Amino acid sequence: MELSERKKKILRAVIESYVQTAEPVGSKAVADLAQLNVSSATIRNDMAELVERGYLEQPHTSAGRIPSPKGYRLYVNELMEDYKLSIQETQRINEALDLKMRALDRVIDEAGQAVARLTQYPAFALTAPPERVTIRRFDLLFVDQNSFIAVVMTDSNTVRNKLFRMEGELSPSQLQMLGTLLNTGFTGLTLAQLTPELARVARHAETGAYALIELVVSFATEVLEELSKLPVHTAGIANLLEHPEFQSLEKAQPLMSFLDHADSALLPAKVSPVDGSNIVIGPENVSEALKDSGVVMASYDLGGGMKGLIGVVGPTRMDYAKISAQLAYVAKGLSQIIGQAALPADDKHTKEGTT
Amino acid sequence: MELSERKKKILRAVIESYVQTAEPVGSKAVADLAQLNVSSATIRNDMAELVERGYLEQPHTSAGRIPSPKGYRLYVNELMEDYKLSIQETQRINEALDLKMRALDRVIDEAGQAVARLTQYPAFALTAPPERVTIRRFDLLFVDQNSFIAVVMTDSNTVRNKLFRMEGELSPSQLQMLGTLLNTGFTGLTLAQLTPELARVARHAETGAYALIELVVSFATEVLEELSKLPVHTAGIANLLEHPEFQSLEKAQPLMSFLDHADSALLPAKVSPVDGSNIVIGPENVSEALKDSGVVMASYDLGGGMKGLIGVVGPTRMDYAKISAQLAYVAKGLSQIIGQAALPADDKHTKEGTT
DNA sequence: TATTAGCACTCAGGGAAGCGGAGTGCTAAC
DNA sequence: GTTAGCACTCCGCTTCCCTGAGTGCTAATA
Repeated sequence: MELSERKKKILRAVIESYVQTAEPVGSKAVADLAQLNVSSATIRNDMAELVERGYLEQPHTSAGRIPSPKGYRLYVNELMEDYKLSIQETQRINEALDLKMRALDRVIDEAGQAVARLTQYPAFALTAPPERVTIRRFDLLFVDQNSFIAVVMTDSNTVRNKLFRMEGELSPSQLQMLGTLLNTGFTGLTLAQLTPELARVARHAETGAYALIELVVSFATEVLEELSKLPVHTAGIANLLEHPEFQSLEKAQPLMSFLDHADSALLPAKVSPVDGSNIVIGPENVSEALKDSGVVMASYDLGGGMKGLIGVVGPTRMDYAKISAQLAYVAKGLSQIIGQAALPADDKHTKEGTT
Repeated sequence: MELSERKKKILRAVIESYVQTAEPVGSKAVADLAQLNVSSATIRNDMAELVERGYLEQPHTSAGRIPSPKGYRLYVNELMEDYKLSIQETQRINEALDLKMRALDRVIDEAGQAVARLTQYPAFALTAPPERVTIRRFDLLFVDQNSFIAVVMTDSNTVRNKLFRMEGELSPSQLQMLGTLLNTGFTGLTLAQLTPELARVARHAETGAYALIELVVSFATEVLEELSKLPVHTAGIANLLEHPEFQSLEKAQPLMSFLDHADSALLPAKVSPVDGSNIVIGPENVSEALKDSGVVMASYDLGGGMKGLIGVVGPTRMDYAKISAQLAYVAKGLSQIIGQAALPADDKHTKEGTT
């Protein structure tokens, strides 16, 4: 059965007050807030029913009510009004996102930091796992007889390079040959295919060249491995301590450790990266450490159909409306920054270069 | 006046007990521990003098004594015995350091994480600020008519690349010309010189080429900026909460925030990166947030005469002997990993490539 | 002079008790 | 269906007391 309009208003008032104050909300307070023109007694009756149906909870007899995860869920799905970002907020976000066009890792890292500052919650950011990335091409740059740089480009447009130093000598023309070999033999292969192919080639190639091929292909393997590992950037972990629910160490500690080690890909595996802003409340989280937390995420575009995820973690008591709005805005900005190629003769970039 | 032998033994006993237990140490306990064959009353007298001379402190009348920063300093300088790493410890470190030859950033990041796990304290790691790095060379790789990759190599052997997409078209030969222009005009310049040079060139070059030059030089600027910014990697911040002195939130919070924002180069500017293992105790720290903390650091070799720093932060009560030993070992390992070039036909690397 | 034993004193920390207040549930009236 | 009134509950805070570890001091001893 649907909740009556009044009960919804009460639920909403409870949630919005609780989100602000972190204190259980009493019937009197709701009466004042919700503008319902009914007495606190009436509201008491309704609140009793909301408890019964699982939308609210009482920490103990005769404290006020606090929202249950189910209550938050209803609020998020139906009751919450879209939060309108203030001009200051959009400005602050824009400033924070006015990142130089750095390596992708850096951009994402800084975006996470910006979000942490903005929301006062710990933030995480990650790039989606590109399962089937392949090497698109190799470039070998001659440095001197004893060293060269290998540049590897994947079909997800990631470019990585590495300086190799050797004991033997190598001429530019030899290097060029090597490049041709690599580009004909080892492009278009996924991580899983790369090593077998290397073994296959080992049988035909001459020993000297093979050692070099192996070096560069190993590097390519590392690049693909790195991409499939999707490091989770976290920022602002200490922000957790600002919030009253984490005043008690026992509550804060597990979550902080969890965030500290979030690299282990736990986070992304468990939350479903659905398009747009995305809210996971308390027990909806699969990960044990997040059972009492809320997670708000937004996905952004990495180009080539790939998605990244940026979000914050906090207590279930969060201003979901505001945070989703902020995240959505950041994600949009990120998509643009990443998608936007460096255009020549673009004034903005000219300026950026000199800062 | 020098401390008597017995007083030193007492000081040492107090420190080593306090480091273990985090509880003030009483005269009786010292009598048991320090094997001095004198009664607790004698020790009480000596301890009273140690307090008077600033080596010990009393939290209040009639609690035991705890070491003061001055006491720790004496301990670190004279009393502490070299900690011998156990075989397990060296093994664990070796495993943790058995990093693939990744980008430098990654290596350092992972080393920091390893140290955090190992010591149970938050760790930081950074590369020393290379003040006078210049661009050594540019390479431009043709991708297609609308995009190319710029590879920039600095004289500190850092190599960075970036993919540029443009709206106008560009032929390989044009790209080659552009590369020559860049290599003749913009190599050997420091960050400070790069922008003026760009302005100078602007007057002579034709507009079309200039836009491209500017793009790539801006990128080079960013690379040098990035290098001069020396990001501080932190890991294991939540480890702080494991230690009793940070059970009270008020103590933990400022330090955690400090570590969270350590990127701001605060840490490295304030602590003097002297060679070898390095201990800074409590008020010796210049940064306010570290006034009650101990910092243990070790520097490692980045090659080319440059140094990096890796260390941990904790309460003043730390097992300095053990931690310096661990850090020194890690730093040594790091130097080797970084210094060691990828040698062809080296069995070890062959194996690594296939894992 | 250095060391020891003995003893009164101090103080942090923890538990018990008491209280005030916010908020409830229930009943009876509207 | 709504409201007013009232007794009741229970958390959180403060206060008080007690205990025990460890001290400082004094007087005796080597």
